[in-house]
Amino acid sequence: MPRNKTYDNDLVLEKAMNIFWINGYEGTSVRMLEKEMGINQFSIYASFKNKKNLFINALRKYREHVIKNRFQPLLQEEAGFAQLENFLLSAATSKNGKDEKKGCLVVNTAGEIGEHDPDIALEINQYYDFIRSMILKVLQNAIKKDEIPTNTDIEKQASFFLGVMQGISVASKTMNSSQLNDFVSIALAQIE
Amino acid sequence: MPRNKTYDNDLVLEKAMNIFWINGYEGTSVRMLEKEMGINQFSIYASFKNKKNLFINALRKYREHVIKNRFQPLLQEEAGFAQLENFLLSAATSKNGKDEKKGCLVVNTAGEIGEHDPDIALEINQYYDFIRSMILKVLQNAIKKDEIPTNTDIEKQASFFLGVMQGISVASKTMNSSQLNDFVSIALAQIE
DNA sequence: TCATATTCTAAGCGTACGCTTAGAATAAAA
DNA sequence: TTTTATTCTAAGCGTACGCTTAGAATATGA
Repeated sequence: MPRNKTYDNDLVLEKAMNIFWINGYEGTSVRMLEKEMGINQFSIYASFKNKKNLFINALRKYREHVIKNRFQPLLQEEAGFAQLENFLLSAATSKNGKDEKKGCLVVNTAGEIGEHDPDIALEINQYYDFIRSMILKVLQNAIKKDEIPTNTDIEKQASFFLGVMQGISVASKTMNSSQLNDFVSIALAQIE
Repeated sequence: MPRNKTYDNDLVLEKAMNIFWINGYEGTSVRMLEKEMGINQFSIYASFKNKKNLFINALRKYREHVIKNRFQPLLQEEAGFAQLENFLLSAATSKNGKDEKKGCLVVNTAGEIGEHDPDIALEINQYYDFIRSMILKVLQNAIKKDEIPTNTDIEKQASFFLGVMQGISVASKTMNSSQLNDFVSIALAQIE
């Protein structure tokens, strides 16, 4: 009986993610969203309830995005220190790429909204739980592969590398490529 | 001839800084500002021109604030690695203190506004230029004091520790004290 | 004491915000 | 073909935004 939508939910969500990424939550108006998503306000509210819920969905979409475009090699079953090294170094040098100038959507959101909204704070925490467990797995593999010492405290190292990644997200806005590279190189060298 | 102000510019600016620190730029309305600063909108605009200019002044006030409350030991003429160590470790453990839950105003601003406003972006860059030169001086002293190897590349190390500090500012919102401590401990251990 | 430059109060300007709604359009089921 | 559930368009709701202004209040210099 029903009439069909003329747009794809997942596709317009990705557009929403991008404009939130560029402008932040408060900095993105519903008028900007309807222009960027290519649908009008009625459809936005019909499909995503309200602006905040759309933003939370955009945060989840962002996780899919970075998994696909950044973390994939690190999520391979046998990913080890070589993959971590490659990931960090390329994150540092690709700062001139289109993605990195915007920083990280999650870090930006943590800065802008932080703990003020519990639903969004939860989303942020879940994101970092995911990253942390990804790093842990990689470090476990690295020990198996003899890339790092057997007695490495991988829990502590996971905190360290997570902190470094968060640092990169800020530094990508304030440092040049060579400084970023120095930062990452030293972070990587400490473990060997 | 003129009538005098009933408030102190510097004092109300500090109040403004605090509410911007808590709520961010967009998240702080002029109505909130007049309530917190204890003066009405006319006085705000008379003394600070407009909201953005007030915010820029608040950013500068923030620098004074952290110099006084955080960086002072690091700015002593003979400050070395011991001071850096102490600073980072206390930044990691005092996360339950009143200041650290809010993160760093400059990092929050970089996330929220970033490069969108050139005037604010300039202020952010000047802040980090200042921090970087402070770290550089400390590392120079550390070599003199034989706290770190003579052949240490202090420029690279400055980028590293600046990155770590930016990481802490984000991590202070997403990690617990023990994880933060692990992060900082490893960052410090790499240089020795 | 009085004139004057400045500050204060409080009201309100125009605009943009997030969100809703009435009614026309449309695609599937009967 | 008709019915019906849903989507679409476009207009506009109430509210909060950043900012301004007219006029009363007030502290100084003459």
